[in-house]
Amino acid sequence: MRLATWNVNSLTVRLAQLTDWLAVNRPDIVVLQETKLTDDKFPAEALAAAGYLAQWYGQRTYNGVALLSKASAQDVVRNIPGLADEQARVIAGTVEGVRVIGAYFPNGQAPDSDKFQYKMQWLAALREWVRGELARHPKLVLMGDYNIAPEDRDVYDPVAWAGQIHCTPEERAHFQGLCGLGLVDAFRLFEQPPKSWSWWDYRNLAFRKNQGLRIDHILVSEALRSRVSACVIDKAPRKNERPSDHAPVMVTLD
DNA sequence: ATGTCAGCCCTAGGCTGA
Repeated sequence: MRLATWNVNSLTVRLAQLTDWLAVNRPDIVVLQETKLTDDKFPAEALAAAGYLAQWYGQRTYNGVALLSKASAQDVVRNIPGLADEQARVIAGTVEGVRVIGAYFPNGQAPDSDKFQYKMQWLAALREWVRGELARHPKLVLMGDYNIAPEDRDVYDPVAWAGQIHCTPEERAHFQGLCGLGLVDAFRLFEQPPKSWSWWDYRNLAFRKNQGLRIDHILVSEALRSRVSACVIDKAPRKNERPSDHAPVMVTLD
């Protein structure tokens, strides 16, 4: 079983790139972030033609998430239960016995901003909800755009980024807190090329210079850990003419 | 090194967010 996450930065703009990527990689389950679509505009027919069922939760202009799967998803949840949140950031479902949570974590803008406070509150609520989800569903995958670079080796210039958004000790502590629930970063189960990033700023020729961050992650539960046989970042779509700023990340479970 | 992109807004460039 292959599962992937991709921040597409507008599903309207990226739909053809997505269906091309699905045709080549044939993942069983995909979560998308930043669809930036209201629910009435979700391209369910085009994705069905590509062989995928979909669940979605969108809003206009910002945010928006989706869960694509070849097999149907059960017990679908939108956003974090009990958290009053205007922003569409989470979609979860159970597919072939695996609980899949797709999330678009808040960006946080800057450590001294209101948006950072929202990010902290959202992360705290996510952790408590995921704790319960793990108790109910031992086979669980939490994946998406975390907007957190967990370690300095996930940052192209850790000195320049020290204390900056995505790299603060508070954000990294939340990432470790999720791991502490019994989740593991699938990417780090394997030897990986140095300077592996999942996001490159559109500005400053960042992709050409490979100046990026690894902020898109797939965390798997202990019950799935022994089944993980690969985890890769696919840079190919970032080389498209009009790419998303993020690359997809994909994990293989035997 | 401040060299981008997407969506929004009473259509056209300036804004917000990333």
